[in-house]
Amino acid sequence: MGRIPCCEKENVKRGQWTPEEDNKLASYIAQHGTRNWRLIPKNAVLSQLYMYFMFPYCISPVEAFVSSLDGSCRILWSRGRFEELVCTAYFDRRPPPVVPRSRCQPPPLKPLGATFRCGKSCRLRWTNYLRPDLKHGQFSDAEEHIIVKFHSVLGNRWSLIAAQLPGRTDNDVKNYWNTKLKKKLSGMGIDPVTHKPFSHLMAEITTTLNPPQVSHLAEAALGCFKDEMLHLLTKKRVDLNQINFSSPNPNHNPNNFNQTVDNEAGKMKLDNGNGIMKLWDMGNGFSYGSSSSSFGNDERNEGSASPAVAAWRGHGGIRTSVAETAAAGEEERRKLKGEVMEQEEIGSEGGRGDGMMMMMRRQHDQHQQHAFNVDNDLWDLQADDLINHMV
DNA sequence: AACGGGTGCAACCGCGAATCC
DNA sequence: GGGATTCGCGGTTGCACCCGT
Repeated sequence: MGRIPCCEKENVKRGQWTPEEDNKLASYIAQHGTRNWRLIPKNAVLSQLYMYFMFPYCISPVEAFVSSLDGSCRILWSRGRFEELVCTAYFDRRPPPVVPRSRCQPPPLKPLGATFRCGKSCRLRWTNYLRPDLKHGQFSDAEEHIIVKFHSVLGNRWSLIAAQLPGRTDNDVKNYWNTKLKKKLSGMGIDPVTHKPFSHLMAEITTTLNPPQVSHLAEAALGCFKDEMLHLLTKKRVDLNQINFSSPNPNHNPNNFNQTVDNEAGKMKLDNGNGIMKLWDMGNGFSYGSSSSSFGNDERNEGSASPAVAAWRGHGGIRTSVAETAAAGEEERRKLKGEVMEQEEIGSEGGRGDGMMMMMRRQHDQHQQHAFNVDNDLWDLQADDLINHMV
């Protein structure tokens, strides 16, 4: 049995939200909180049907407006036509009793089709746009780096990543990743899926497979990045062969490499309370360093923007096929998930309760509690009732 | 000026998990 | 306990805007 929709499809208003709708939704939530999204569109008076309920004798919105001598109504005009009558007089109390159908006049204007926003739409609008604690505008470099770092560990778990960025929503992060960061990494020669350099993957593939197999593997492992892979395979094969594998540059030893990265100017450091996570070159794009942090180990972070480093590591013995790499990544994520859960269980008892995840989660919970503590007295009008006694 | 392709972002959809009754 | 309902998440779509031709 399929799940019933949250609202009737044909009566739901879609598309861009108007400033007026935003105002109504925001003011309603400020007053009543977000306890029940399904009730919000009705109670936020997002439908002109309420006019017929509150002013059943009026045959036009203008008449209803005139009748509301207390100023409880106002009429909204848009593009020269009546859009909606907003009534506020009965907002916080029960509506007036329903008058007998025989005494009601038919509506003077045809309803403008869909007039309700569905509760889900309200929730999305609120969480992704209207929430007062949201940060709008460009992502900073620091935010960008956090996204990349956490994506390398968490994958497409946008809500978890967004939790590291106060004021950003999962939708923001997802959009930013899909439109900017993915291309940026790809342009830098880094596979956005595995967070490894294409050159590294190329080295693995060329070492382990015959040429006829390369195309298939690239397609399976890299999906839309197949073209880039094939491009690299044809362009870089000679370069790889020219590398002197027998005496790798000491600076490219994984440990030395970390040291080098760490000492360079302009590097960003993040302290997660469990050691330093040193990451990206602020000036020339990303570089990846291995780390002893809870989110990093040598396997995951062995990627480097330098083909030489990748090739040298490849020479040390290709331990992983692409499939194994993916499996390792999944294992990594499982470990991290377990770690996060562990931190949550530790709670206030100490341990690593100062982790970023922990703090963010706690703040989130506090916010939620506050939002749901508002004492509401909602009146839930049924649209069907309104229509029935009107027609 | 008109057109078309690319881009960015808001909004929607469908599913699974959580909660309610 | 189980069905009904709500919520949250990730993937996808639609559309406005920009820019080059």
